[in-house]
Amino acid sequence: MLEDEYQLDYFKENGFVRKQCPGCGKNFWTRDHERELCGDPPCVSYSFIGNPVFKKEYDIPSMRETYLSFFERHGHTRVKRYPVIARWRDDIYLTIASIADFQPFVTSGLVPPPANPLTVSQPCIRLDDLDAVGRSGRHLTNFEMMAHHVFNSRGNEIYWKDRTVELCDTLLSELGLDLNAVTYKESPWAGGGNAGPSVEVLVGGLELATLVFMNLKQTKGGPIDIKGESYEKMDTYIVDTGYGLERFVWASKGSPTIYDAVFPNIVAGLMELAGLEHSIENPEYARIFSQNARFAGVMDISGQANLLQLRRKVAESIGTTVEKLQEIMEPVETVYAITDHSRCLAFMLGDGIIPSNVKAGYLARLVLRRTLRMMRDLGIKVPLSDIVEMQIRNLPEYPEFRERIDTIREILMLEEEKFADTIQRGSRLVRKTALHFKEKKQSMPLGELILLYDTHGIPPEITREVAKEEGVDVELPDTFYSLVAKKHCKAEEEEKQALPLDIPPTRKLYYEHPAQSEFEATVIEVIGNKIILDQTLFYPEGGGQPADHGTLSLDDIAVNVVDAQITNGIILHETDSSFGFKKGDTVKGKIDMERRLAHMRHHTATHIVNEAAKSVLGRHVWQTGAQKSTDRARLDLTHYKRISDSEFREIELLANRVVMQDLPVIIKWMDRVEAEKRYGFVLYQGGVPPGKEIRILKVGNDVEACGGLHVPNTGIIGPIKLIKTERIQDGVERIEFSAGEAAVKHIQERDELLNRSAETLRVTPEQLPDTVNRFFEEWKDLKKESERLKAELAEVRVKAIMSEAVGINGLRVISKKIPQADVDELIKAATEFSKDDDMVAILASDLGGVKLVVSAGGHAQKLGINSGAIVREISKLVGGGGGGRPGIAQGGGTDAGKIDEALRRGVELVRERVE
RNA sequence: GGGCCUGUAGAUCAGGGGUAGAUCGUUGCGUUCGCAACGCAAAGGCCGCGGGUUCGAAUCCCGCCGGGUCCA
Repeated sequence: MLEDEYQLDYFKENGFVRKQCPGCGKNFWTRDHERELCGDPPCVSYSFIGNPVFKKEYDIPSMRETYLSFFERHGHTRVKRYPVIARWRDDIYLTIASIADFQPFVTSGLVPPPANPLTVSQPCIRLDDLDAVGRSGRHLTNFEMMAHHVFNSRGNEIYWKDRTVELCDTLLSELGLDLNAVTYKESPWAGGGNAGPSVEVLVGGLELATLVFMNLKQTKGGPIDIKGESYEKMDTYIVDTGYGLERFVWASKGSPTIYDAVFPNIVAGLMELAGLEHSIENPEYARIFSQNARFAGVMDISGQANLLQLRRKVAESIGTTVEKLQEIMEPVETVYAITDHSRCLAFMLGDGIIPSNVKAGYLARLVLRRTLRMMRDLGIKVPLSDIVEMQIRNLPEYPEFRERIDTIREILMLEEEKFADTIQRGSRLVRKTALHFKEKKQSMPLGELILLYDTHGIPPEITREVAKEEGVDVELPDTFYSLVAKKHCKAEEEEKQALPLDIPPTRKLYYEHPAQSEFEATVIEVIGNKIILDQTLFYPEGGGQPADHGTLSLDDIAVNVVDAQITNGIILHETDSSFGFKKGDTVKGKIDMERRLAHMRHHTATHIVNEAAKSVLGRHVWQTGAQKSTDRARLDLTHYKRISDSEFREIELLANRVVMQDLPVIIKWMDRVEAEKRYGFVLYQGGVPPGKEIRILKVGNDVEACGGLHVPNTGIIGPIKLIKTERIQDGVERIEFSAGEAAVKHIQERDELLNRSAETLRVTPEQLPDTVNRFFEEWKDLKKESERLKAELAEVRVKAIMSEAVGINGLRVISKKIPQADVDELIKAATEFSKDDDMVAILASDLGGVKLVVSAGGHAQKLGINSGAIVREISKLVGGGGGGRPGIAQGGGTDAGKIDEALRRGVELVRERVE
């Protein structure tokens, strides 16, 4: 498998030998002919700790600069870093590698790279090994991948494997490394549908870089087999390198952990906040951590069980107990993790991720809450925003983060509050649940723990803690989080079926002649009632804009076009009739321009509202979706709190100002790379269009890549009326609005609503709020008044009717119809009666059919009188049902003519019971 | 995008087809020189909104609105 790929001339000419590692069986190249092992853990362990490999120490900025300028000197163009949130992609949320910047269009050859060859230091975020961060001594959630990339194509090769390895060697030797210490381990790489040979660059047991030579793509039935998947060669072949900036700094310092190497001052600051000694300056502690990192380097410590194993090994080697070691390690590891996570947050929030319960925002919240939890464990009382701010101040190379610091602080404060609320709410719930199991003398089962976490977000650690306070045991397995994950099976996404036909893309007349409403075209293909033309004015659904409607006609027969869809550049017109157009027919098309215009207005208005929202709410606002129709449009935006009424009005006003300025809407096709350079990723508000050329739309200050149809001037939009905001997810606000005629109609409907309401109350609309308020207050007062009167009336009635009671075996029984009394009145009276021990009251009313209430005093109940049973029985007579308790019960029915019969039957039942 | 939970007095929550409850807070009275504490009493509810089922819905069902939370 790819054997030949590693036979580089460079290796041969420079005295390398190829060896097979007896530890792992893998092949590697080295200058050191004595070397046996591949140099990669677990075959070897770290030897650079306490023994730096370069001739001097570097910090992050100096290492980064050294790297980038080295590659600049060697003919590479330095490229600005991309955001850590992968806005240009819809398959991943976070930028996980430098090559991610150039996927999918550059790597596929569709779009040329911004420079070739290029070098970049790309901040990346990976949350895969979250549990190992802090503990392993080397894992980071957030790191910079320094890289140089080359995009070769057949006939245009810049350089390939030999030069790549040579550059790596040269860089390392310039840093003062003894090249005999380097091994290049062969390690085929595959991921994301691509694959190729690759070498890992190992020094002192540490993988400093990976050099990937991406030249394969996954293809069904392809001739090359890697890890069970078949691949074929690509026309493009790409040098994809990754040099770990933090690892280089670590290797240059040889400190016990990567964290001490990368952000020593932050670690020190947090140690102080946690009230811990800065143990790393203590040689004894330093030795423990060095040992830990060395062992962790050769182990996978992702699970709790493995962690314990690590602890055992370390404890053994330094001659102490696991418990003692745990006591020393844990707080420091937590500090390391907080250090790492807070820098990760600085990048996430700095690049504009809004914490949320969905998508990238969820990942931000995940990291954020983890951090808060750990701060809580250590008793760090300062707000998280202070720590993140400390990180940002420590990153002067990222001035863009400082600009946003106020927003970032606010977001963090709000998030911290939210989490505190969740914890507080959670503790109460846990306490309650715990008490429940305490009563049963049981420990809290796992299912309950999962429920608390899954539905209420209460971390199991906190559940255990709180339950313990109540004296209830909790089973918390190591594999808790994976058990939760197992509960959530993922749904399979449906696959779009491709057109099997070999048809050229439809010519898009709607871009060429946006104002035109009629056209002629030739029928290319007919599939049922779907028609493909050589060219069309019909806009197919896309970018949140619905398809055009209209007609297609041949001679004087016309069919309606009810939908248009585009697949791979081919536009399908769906008609409402299967009228037989044939291949080759020349047809006339006519667009429903009223519908089209409404869409255009809403579409241009969407851009304007988006920009207005950004001005009012802040530059962190990002469009996450939009949908237009003829009478309204909606726009989803990232924002960390609800839009207030005044912000709502402000957005509306700004949007209408842009309309009134009657600005031209400028559309032009631009080279993608150039457009990205000029405008940045704000272009991609509504998604990422494919292709080398993208359509750029400018309205006022708003610039976006957009494939939709727009009005030529903003004035044509007419009024923009914001209708409402809705929080569709945490961190995502939806604004609904109408534009043009639809807006006017909406305003009119509003007025109508007001006028009608005002008319009902005989007041002017201006007086409506006060009047409604008065009515509501009065209604409440009257309700109370009525309650009071009913109670009073009941008392009076009871006194009046009491004399009508019939004596039955020592009981006094009342049966009485009270015309038009409601259930409430009957109940009040019945209750009043049953205050006397020997009373049984059977009351009825003919309100809305029949209402029945029976009550029985204490003595009567003892004699076996059950109001519920009586009601159940007599309700049947009036065509209904009923029930209740022995003391009082109610029922009813529909047949008012049977009331007297029901009352008689009630008395009979009492008699039967007691005689 | 897919789940799950939730909305009852100013606050925290119970109830879960049959007269809306508790605790805290509020107000008044008592005790006190005054306060705290205590005792007694009262006020305070469209039981989120709209439909449906039912003699009867805070309670069951459907939809909407709001809040929470997990997963991708």
